[in-house]
Amino acid sequence: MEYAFRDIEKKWQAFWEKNQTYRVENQSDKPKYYVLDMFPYPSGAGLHVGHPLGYIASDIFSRFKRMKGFNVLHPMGFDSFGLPAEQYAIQTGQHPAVTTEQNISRYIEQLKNIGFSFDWSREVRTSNPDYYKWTQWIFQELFQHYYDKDADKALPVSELTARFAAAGTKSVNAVCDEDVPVLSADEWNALSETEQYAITLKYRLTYVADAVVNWCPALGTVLANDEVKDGVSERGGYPVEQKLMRQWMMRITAYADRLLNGLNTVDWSESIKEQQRNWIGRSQGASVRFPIENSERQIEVFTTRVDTIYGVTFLVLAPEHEYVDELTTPEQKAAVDAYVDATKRRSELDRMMEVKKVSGVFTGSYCLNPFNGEKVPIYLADYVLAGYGTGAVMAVPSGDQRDWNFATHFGLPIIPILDAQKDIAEQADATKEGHYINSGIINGMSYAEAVPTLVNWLEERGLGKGKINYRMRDAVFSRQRYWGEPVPVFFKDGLPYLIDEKDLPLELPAVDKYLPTETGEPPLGRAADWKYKGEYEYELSTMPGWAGSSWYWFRYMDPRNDNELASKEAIAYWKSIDLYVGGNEHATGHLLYSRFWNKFLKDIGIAEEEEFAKKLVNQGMIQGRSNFVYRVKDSQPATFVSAGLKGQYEVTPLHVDVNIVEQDVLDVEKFKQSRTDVPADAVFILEDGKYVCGWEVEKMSKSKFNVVNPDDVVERYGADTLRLYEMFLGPLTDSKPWNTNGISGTFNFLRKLWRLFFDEQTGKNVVTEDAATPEELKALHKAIKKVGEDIEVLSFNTSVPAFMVLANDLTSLKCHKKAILSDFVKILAPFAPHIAEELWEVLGNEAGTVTFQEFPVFNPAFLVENSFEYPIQINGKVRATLSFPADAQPKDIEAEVLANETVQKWLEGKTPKKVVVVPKRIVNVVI
RNA sequence: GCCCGGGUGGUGGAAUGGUAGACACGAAGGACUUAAAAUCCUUUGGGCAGUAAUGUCCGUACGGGUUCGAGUCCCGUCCCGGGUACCA
Repeated sequence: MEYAFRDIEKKWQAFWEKNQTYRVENQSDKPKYYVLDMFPYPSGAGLHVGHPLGYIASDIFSRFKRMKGFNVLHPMGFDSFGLPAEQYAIQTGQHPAVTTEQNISRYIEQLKNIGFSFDWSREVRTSNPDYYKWTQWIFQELFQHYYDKDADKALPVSELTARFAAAGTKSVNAVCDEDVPVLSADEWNALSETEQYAITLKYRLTYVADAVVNWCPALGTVLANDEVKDGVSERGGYPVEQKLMRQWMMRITAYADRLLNGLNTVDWSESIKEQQRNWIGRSQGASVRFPIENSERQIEVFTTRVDTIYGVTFLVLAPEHEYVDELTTPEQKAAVDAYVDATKRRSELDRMMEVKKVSGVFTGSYCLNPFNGEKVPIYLADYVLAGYGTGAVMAVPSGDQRDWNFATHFGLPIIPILDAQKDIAEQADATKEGHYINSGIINGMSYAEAVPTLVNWLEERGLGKGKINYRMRDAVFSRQRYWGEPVPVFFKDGLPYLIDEKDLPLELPAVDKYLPTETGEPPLGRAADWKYKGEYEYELSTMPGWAGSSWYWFRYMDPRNDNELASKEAIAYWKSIDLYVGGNEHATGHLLYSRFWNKFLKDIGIAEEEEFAKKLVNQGMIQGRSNFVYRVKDSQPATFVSAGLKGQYEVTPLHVDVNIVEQDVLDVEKFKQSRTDVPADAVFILEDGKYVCGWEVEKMSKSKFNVVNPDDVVERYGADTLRLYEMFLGPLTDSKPWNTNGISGTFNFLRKLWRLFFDEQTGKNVVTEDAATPEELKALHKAIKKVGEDIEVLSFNTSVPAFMVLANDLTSLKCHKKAILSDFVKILAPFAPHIAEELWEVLGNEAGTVTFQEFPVFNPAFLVENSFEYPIQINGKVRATLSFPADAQPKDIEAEVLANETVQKWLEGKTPKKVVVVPKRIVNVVI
């Protein structure tokens, strides 16, 4: 009987579905474990072989944890709002819900084909109204909270207004807009309800603002910073321009410090944590106000090096700075106007390309150094960004290379400020070492002494203060799109109000077209008679892609709850994700927003833990491995030459579908049939009777003809082989090309395993009840140890060889003993669940129960060796091996080694300088 | 530029500071077969010497260093991949 993988896999997939094998309850005597994959966007192209990599890894881990006695939550769902469905809808007029539904069905079919142990009863889809009801609900909660800095958490707006009424706006230390009015309690209480409401809008965690956004005219939408790459949209590559628009914003900056500090508590890769730290971009420094000469006004700058203040020889403002007009003297007006104009016209791309070039213009005005009253010229330069800090910097050319370049270019003075600075004439020196010189009140001090001295001086005079700046901005939350969650807000007299909670979900209305309206409103503006309570305008933008994915792990805990996003009991039980697996392209998007929402949900008593995912693993990308044929240039009839001979011709390489190539050998007939551009009389120049293709590693994509569909692999080799092979390819976190060439190795292993149970000729079951020998137990327990340890650290690529070695060993030992094979099946079950269930049944066990067997326990007693083969090194090079009892004493070993013939030969009669004996490792004789 | 990864046979890769190349693919040779498939056996980093067993030298991007011993640790250089950028 052959290993009939197709029948076996179908049988067990049906069994699991019928018996609800992987259904999991929210209560159990067992400890819980939550393993989550980043859920996919169901694209029209279906899964390719790269997608399941992480799912296979997390599935193995889930199955392993089940066998280790955990109650494992391992769900799957779909991030089903998104642009491609909408673009398709624009082209075809088909409702995105319809295509999304079709795509999801296809995904589920493909996923079920691979034998994952998902609890499908918990599936969620972000585009379902019963799901996005809760996305909208969270939005409303954000709207009803503000961030209190003293409590260091979100508090209800009702608390804010109560405190305003009792003690005025100054009594609350909150994160808010820059332009909030300062009111006493009496002044506050004298305001109308609407006026008070308008003020609270400046405090809420989600708010409306006119924001400069990345407007993409081609897509008709606003893009997040991380959706824009090099000035064009990441999706589609369309031009993006800066535009001021009314947008919903998320006050994520309120959580900046918690987002930063939380990184120290999670087991995530250092690279992701570092990316998030950079994204948040916290810098500690001071703000300093420079009075403008002959003016009442001051220019505020932010600096991380307030200690260098006596080295300031000029100030630089962003060309967009609000004081530019005022500061420009008549003589400089023409030059300034020209510069500002040129800056406006330069695209971001130009600005990036000219990073090295110094440009700028003098305004004609001066300000005064607050410490010594020195006159400081004010320049404009486009290297200063309006959006960061205050849009103005104090320039210290002796300590900052960019300032040094600028000073040198414009002939401005460069003042040394530290005695440890060197070579100021050649370049800047940013050192903090040494003692200050030319520095007024801090002369002679060290860096550590100078900073507090200066900050105190500034604060006493109200000229500045210690300040922390963040690179991170509040997140734009509006999208001018159709296929997303409607924002549950209506407008009355120009002010936004929440719709009643009982009216949630606010469902997407029908529209005639999925395009902006003629007047430039988002597509929702097309909905007929779409008004709240029949009279109020709804918000017409929808939520961004990340809204639905920023809390979905909670919904899996209690996916059908109509009253809450998840019950308190469910959240108390599952708490947070123990292992989260996904691609690292989400490093600063999804993973940062999710942390933000989780922290907010913790503040309002829903989440149990500060961080939503304890451990995060980023699987590597599976790249494509493209194959090429080589067409001889200008050949008639068309001539293709095998890769090994292409050097003899002038050739054009052409991509060829990898699915008609095996071991880099082209199936010429299929090639002729599949390509209309290959004439029937095409000539193929072969080597050794074969047409060998060239290859290259590229992105996996249709256009490169290198996409491999997991369904095809499953059809040919089975899901278990696919699972093993994807793990066998290399470390989970590495990117690697998919190369089907090696897959027969894992397939052969499963067949070899099968032959331990069955005689393939006769089909007879050959399993015996004999007692295991020490040798067999040793082989088995080596594998148990290796596999158990490897899974814990997600080193799946090294467990597969352990299985192969065990199968090879047992084959050589002619071992068909149930006592050994039972445990083999169990340790293999997480990797290859179908064949494991089948063989488990063959061994006489109850059908479908291998899933819940205890993972075999490694017994070190079986691995004890009574002797050890010592490599004997002479000066670090192995010259012999000698066997010694395991408990041999080093001095005995040394004596015998020195007496050895080979060692004697190398000693040439000399006495060794040293003999190193490492028990059960090695012996090194140093001559 | 800066911050992370990484560079090991023809290929994917393995290796708590202790015999580099496990395991697998591919390749070559052989057995079985009328033949093929499947299976099994042998060889497979490179050079030199030897009929052979074997011996010997070189070898983990490159150059140094630490160590009895370095793919592994340290310093410097080069290359590849990812992230990020006039961030004050």
